Amino acid sequence: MPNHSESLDRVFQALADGTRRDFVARLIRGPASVSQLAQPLAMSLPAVMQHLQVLEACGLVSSEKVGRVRTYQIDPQVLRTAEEWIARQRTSWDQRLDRLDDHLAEQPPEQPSEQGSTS
Amino acid sequence: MPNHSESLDRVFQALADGTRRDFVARLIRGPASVSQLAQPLAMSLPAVMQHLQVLEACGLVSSEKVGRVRTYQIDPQVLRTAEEWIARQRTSWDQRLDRLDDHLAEQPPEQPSEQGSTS
DNA sequence: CTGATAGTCAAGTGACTGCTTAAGTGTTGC
DNA sequence: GCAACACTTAAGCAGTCACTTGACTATCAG
Repeated sequence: MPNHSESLDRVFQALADGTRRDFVARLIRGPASVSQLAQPLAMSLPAVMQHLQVLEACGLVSSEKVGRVRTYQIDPQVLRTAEEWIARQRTSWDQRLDRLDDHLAEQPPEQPSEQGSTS
Repeated sequence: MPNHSESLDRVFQALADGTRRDFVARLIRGPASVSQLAQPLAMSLPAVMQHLQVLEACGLVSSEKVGRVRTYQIDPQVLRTAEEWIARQRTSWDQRLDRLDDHLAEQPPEQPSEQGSTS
């Protein structure tokens, strides 16, 4: 029922940014520190941190600080939640197409209704 | 290849709103007019239109105007694009886990870490 | 034509984003 | 201790977002 999920809001919002998607793609290959993630980017460190905080806030990644180094890693569960929402829509779509097929198979072929004017 | 895709930006951004996800879920079941989509919502008509424009701008839906009624319908292609991005990440994740398993199977059990002394 | 219906355009507003710079805080190496 | 390092906090700023109200344009029904 709750399509209006704040959690989904946050995940999709987090994924709606190329930099953050790059972080996800990078962290999928393995954990990395803040500065490792920042290194290839032409962006200030605070900016990087803010992106990482967005990713952590929605549960896409988690982090742990050891000494002065904070290491981030992926948490694929939330990613699956997002994927499942989309998959569910796609499934409904396919089912609807099937029903339409059935319907057309047992109905005589019919014009979609021409309303009103022949002008 | 291009993770930094503006198109993905727009799709995830579009899905990052519960109202718009509701529209997608509604339109998956079949086409609907602007006012049909607006009817259950406590929101002004212009607000609804703006949401629909976001959905149309990223290709998630298309619309056609007949007489004074504009009818929206889903276009599932872009939805699949978003799903595939996530699926690709999940696949990489699974592959990485497999590699880790293999590695552990042929290595003696060993503490991780202790990297980085050689730079 | 007249009025109701269905949608649209425009402008404004308050909140939120994505970034910046500047000035911290805690760790580690010597 | 002291400096370099890795990160953190705070403030500020331009741009975008999700709405609103009010006025406007087409249809369509009678």
